[in-house]
Amino acid sequence: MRWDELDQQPCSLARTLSVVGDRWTLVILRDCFLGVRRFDDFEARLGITRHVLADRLRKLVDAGVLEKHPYQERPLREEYRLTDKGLDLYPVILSLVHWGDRYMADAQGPPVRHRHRHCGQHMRGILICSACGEELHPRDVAVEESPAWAGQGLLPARSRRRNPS
Amino acid sequence: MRWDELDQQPCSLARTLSVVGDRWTLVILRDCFLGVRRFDDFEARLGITRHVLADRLRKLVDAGVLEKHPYQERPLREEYRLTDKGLDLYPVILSLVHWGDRYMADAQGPPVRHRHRHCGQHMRGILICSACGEELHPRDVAVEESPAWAGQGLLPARSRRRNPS
DNA sequence: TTGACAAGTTCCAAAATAGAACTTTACTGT
DNA sequence: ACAGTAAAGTTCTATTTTGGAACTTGTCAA
Repeated sequence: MRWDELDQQPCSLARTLSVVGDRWTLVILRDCFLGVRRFDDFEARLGITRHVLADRLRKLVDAGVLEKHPYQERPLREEYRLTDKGLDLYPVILSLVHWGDRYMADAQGPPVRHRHRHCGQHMRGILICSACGEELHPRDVAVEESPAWAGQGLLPARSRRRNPS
Repeated sequence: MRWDELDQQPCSLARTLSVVGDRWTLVILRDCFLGVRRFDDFEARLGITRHVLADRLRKLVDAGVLEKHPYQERPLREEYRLTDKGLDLYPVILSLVHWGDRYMADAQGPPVRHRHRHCGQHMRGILICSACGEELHPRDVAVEESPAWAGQGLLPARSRRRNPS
C-alpha cells in the first residue's frame, strides 16, 4: 500500500496520520503551538528544506489544520495560524512531548516545562476516562468494532493461528 | 537538516518523533496495542512492504519500544511485544485516534469504540492537568525554558520582528 | 540603483519506498 | 525421497521523496 492511500482505511489513527503522520508535520505543528506563524521563521527554526516546508504547509491548509491569514498587502504576505481543528491536536503534541521528557531527555533534563495558567503549577498531561475520570492504562481499555463496521475484520483475531500459546 | 539528526535537538517532541515520527511506525504501534505480534500479521494487516516493516521493527527494538520474544525454536521464531516504554505511548495513540474519530470519520462514523473495563462505559480520553485536574486547553498552558537550558533561544520571540501587529 | 525582505519555485543528486522475487530452516503429507 | 507449506526475513530494481542550493517575484528603503 502506498502511503497516500492510508486515509481510505477504516481506522481513525491511520486517517489522522494521513494528515499529520509525515516526518516533519508534527514538528511544524509544535512550532505553531509555540506561536510561530511565518514561512521564514519555520525554516530558520526547523532546518527544513523550503521545498518540503511549502509542501507541508499547503497540505495542512488543505486539511483545515492551518489557515492562511494575510498580515500585509503589497506585496501580499500571509501567515499560518492554527484553526480549531488544529488546536484540537494539542493532546497529541503534549503526549509526544511528555513521552520524550520521560524517555529521551539527556543529563540536563527536559528542555522546557509546562505551567498551567489556571493553577499556576508546573504539570504534565494525564489521560483520563471521560466516563469515570480514572487514569487510563492500555490494558484497561477494550476495543470494539462499531455496529456500522461490524464483521469486517478490523480487529485481529487474538488467537494465534497455528501456535496458540 | 536531515531527518536522522532530529534527535539531537533539545526538544522532547523532536526526540520522540525521531523514534515514532516515521510514516509507518505509529500504524505498526497501533497494531501492537491491538495484540498483533508477528511479522506476517503486521504485513497482512498493514499492507506495508516487508522491507520497510523489517526496518521499522528493528528500529523500534533498538529504541526499546518493542522487544523480541521467542515463541518457538527450530526454527527460531520471535514475536514483537511492547515494553513498558512502548506501553507508555498509549496516550499518543489514543489522542490520535480520538482526533480522527472527530475529524476524519465518514458517514458510517468511527470504526471502533473504546470501553473502559473499570467503569464499563464507552469513553474517550481526556487530557487533564496533573496538578489541578482541570481539562487542558492549549491557551492555558505556558511553556518555559528549564533552568538548565535557559537562554538558548529554544522558544521563539513572540514579538514579530518587523511587523508587530 | 542597489540591496533587503518574504514567500515561495526550480533544479539536480542522494536517499527512501513499493513491489515482487528469493532465501533459510524446519515441519507435513504422499 | 519429494513437494508443499510456513515464518521471518533479504535482495533487486524502478519510482518517489528528500536535501541543498540557487533563482523568482513584488515592494520598499537608502
